[in-house]
Amino acid sequence: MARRPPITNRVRELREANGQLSQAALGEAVGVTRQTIIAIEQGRYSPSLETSFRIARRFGVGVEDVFGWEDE
Amino acid sequence: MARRPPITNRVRELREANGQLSQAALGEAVGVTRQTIIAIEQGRYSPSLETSFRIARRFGVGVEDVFGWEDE
DNA sequence: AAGCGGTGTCAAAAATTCTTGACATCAGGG
DNA sequence: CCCTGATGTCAAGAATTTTTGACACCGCTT
Repeated sequence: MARRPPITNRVRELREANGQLSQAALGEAVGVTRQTIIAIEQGRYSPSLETSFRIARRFGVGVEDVFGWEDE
Repeated sequence: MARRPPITNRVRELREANGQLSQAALGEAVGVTRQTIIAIEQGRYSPSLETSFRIARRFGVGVEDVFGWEDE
């Protein structure tokens, strides 16, 4: 699990759709730092399921509406 | 994130429903160890999203069919 | 020109997830 | 009985995620 994980995400998309929510604001809303949001948006690593749930719920959607699985 | 996370899981349930798949066999199927499966079943920590996806897909279901969010 | 919010990067450290190996228990079969 | 498979525990370490703090760049406004 050191590679870029086979996971896609639409965080940026959702963030922009949601009233220009900044990375910092989203981070604060879900309890992680700005840098964590950046890393997730860039797909640098696979977040914890907990962080994933918090982000999804912040946008009022399901986990798989935010993160996708690239079948490998 | 050191506490028991607000996440429920039905891994054991799915495992038993699926032809008596052992913890070891599930671990091998998704690329983690037996101890990791045990810890996840017991809710000791929040798995990575990647591991969550692999487990869900092994059972042919979505992430939220395996893991649930306890609204806090 | 100076200030501001937003995004990005980097590096080191803290925290968490996952592995390895060992040992224990229990149920079932031979 | 003894063996085996399945589950569980523990502890130490490896690997990964997340934090902290710093600095840079851009576009915008004043």
